[in-house]
Amino acid sequence: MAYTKPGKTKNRIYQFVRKQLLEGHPPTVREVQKQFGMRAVQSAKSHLDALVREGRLIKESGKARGYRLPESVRAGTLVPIVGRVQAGPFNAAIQDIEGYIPAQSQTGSESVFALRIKGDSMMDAGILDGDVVLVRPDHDVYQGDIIVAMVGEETVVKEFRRHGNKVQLHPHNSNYPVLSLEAKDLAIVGKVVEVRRYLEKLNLIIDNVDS
Amino acid sequence: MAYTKPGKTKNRIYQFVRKQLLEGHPPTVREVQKQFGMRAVQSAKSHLDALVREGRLIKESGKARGYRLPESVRAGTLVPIVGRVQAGPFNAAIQDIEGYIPAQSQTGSESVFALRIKGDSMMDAGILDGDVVLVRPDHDVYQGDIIVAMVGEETVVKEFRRHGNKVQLHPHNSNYPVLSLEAKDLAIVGKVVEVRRYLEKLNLIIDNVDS
DNA sequence: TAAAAAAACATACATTTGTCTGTTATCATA
DNA sequence: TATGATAACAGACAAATGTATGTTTTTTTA
Repeated sequence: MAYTKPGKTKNRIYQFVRKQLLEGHPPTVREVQKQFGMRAVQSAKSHLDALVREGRLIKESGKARGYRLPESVRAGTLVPIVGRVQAGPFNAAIQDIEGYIPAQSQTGSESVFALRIKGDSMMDAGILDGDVVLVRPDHDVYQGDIIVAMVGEETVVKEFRRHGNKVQLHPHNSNYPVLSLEAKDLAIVGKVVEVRRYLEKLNLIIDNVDS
Repeated sequence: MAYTKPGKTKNRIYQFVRKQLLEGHPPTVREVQKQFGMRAVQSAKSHLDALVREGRLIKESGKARGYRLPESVRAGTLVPIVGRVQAGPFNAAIQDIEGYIPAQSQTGSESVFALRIKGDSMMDAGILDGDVVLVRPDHDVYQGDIIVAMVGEETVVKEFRRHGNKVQLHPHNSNYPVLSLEAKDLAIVGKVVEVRRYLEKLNLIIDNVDS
């Protein structure tokens, strides 16, 4: 391979490795070598070593195809879509998993899940019947957040407001009433961080556990 | 490892391999072996071979960590968010990439992209200012589809209808007029297949091309 | 221009990993 | 209980892969 300016080939290698990793295909040193038409393994190796030193890549030493991306640039994880939420003593239990969808991996909370919306009570906020909302479980929510909560046996998605020592759950649809509750009468599941609407049939990723 | 009922260990192995692959960590035969406390490599190998025969896994023969998931159960790919679409002679050119978001890998069309919505002309369809829509490039669209089209220099997102030899672009907001155009006066970019709204700051995946 | 740094090359070796052949144990079913 | 299918084990070898050492060429910079 022809000589290039310092950093040039290294960056091109980074782009290549990153793309491969995001597609789930960790490359070998020799695959990188061939990709760039190098005649020595070490040519690729030393660039990769440099990328690891700079923190742009991570290496699982010794293992084949051991290059990884640092947390910050990872692609998404898969989160389950549930139809129903069971509020437990600590955190919401996941039940009735409909399938999995890809979502950004949130730093910290690994337990983001998705909930399919039933009804049109949040219509004016652009959340329609059949939409899917991504929920970050969290008991601390703020004025104006759209949250998921359990009221009795029912799962509700509403805007959260606190007035004195009452909690108000505001629908975004003038046909529905505002719920005003004592804090003890509801269990906050978490905050809605994303809304999705699938306009074409979704090919869900299913866990076929038939063991 | 203790003997198990036919199929049991095989399914558990499938679950394990699948999980590893979705996380971007293709396992080796020996990693599977250790995971299940087997004393022979072949124990793991033959289960993996069986899974490949059944089409539940794919093997890139000879290569290390060569197990893959079939297309149908893959996790998402990353698609670019663009602010603007440039209609070209063949397909839309991608420009001004804001970042990347994970999306289901669509069979066939690899070129799904995302577009950030400006304005509230589709408000009544639950598509708000700032929302992101995923677009599958396609010139063939049907009555009622929500589409992306170029009208002159402007990118519009509207409901598509055909009346005689006129194309009508319907906004979903009574404050906006219906556009009625000759087919030659617009270029159809594709169909909106998904709508997303991020209620928390999104950690975009950026391509840092500094070459 | 000279020295230092980076890039590329050549070769070799150790480890990891895939794959093969054959045997023994357990399970399913007639 | 007999029989075929599946599961698990044992040992070995070849290929893929990671890693090391040293040299040559080009680029950068003082």
